[in-house]
Amino acid sequence: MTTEERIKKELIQRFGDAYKAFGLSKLMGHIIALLLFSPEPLSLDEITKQLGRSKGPISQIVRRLRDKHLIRKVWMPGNNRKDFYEVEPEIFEHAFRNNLELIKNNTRIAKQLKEKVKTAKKDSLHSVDLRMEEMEKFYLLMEIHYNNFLTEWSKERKKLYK
Amino acid sequence: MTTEERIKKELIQRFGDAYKAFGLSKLMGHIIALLLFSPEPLSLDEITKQLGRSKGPISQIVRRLRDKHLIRKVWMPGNNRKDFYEVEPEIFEHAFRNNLELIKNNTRIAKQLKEKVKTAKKDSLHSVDLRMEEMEKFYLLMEIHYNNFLTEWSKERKKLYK
DNA sequence: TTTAACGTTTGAAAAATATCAAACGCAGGA
DNA sequence: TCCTGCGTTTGATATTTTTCAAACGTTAAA
Repeated sequence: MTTEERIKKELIQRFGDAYKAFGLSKLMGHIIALLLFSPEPLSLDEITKQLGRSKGPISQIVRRLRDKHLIRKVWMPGNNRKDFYEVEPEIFEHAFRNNLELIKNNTRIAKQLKEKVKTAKKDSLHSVDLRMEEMEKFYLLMEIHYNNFLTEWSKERKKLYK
Repeated sequence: MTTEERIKKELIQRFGDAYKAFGLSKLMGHIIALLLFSPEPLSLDEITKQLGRSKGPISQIVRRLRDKHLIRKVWMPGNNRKDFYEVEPEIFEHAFRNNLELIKNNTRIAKQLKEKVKTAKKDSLHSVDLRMEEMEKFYLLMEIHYNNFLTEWSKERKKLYK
């Protein structure tokens, strides 16, 4: 096996595990890794071939990756039949934003439950009230820092690519 | 159904979904929600009863929650047979730290793959080299902001509870 | 010391998820 | 226009994960 192949294999393996650890499909990680590795966009059946899977799941996962803005379709001259894909230039930022949505949902849960608890005005709900209060503050502060990170990263990235 | 019961039910439901969205077991979210709701620590079979599950999975998930430092065992006077559990006082922070570990793993992947790519010294690996470079910078900066958040939160929390 | 209640472990069953092969519809090229 | 190759959809199959019930070991109470 060549050095390139070993590196590609390890990238695929580790992205698969990482995606799974984040609660996403392992195959998602494999496709992302493959596209990160490849200097050129890949067609769907190139992906199926390299990952040794059948077309069905690849087609479905590719759609989901596109919905998440992690990859995008590329028009390739001289090939109007096949779809080619590459990773989004800002793939890491988009992945992060997907995660931010989960955080915002946590804030929402705390906020809504807190309201319901306050409306109920029951002593027995006092402890859960305090906890929802803390939870809301926690995730609101987290959102602020997540946004700090995003603005700083966009500065950093501009420096990198010019 | 009383107001308390409705709120408890909704909390359980929404924590279940949230935990699943983060790639964790739904049952984990249910147990956390139940303990967040309850003003008093709960015994294992109180949990099994309230969630309508059998002892096996509850026992296993409770262990995993303890490993993750999200809940802890409480000694209850007058009851030396049963184990009682409550949420960790800093449960949200601990949950966040668990997530931080995943982020650190991403940094590690980028760093290690970058090294291997550099050692190989192949032109064909140039594009993946750039991408691993960017990935590493991205997650390193993220770690910094995550830590900023943690220090700010600990200040904020002190203000809250004194 | 014996008993009974508790938490854990385990093997089987059920449910959920991932995967495949084949059928299908659509559009580009003949 | 008619093929042919492509991506998608679909129903069946395989794999993984979750759940349960029962057996087990341990320990507090009698």
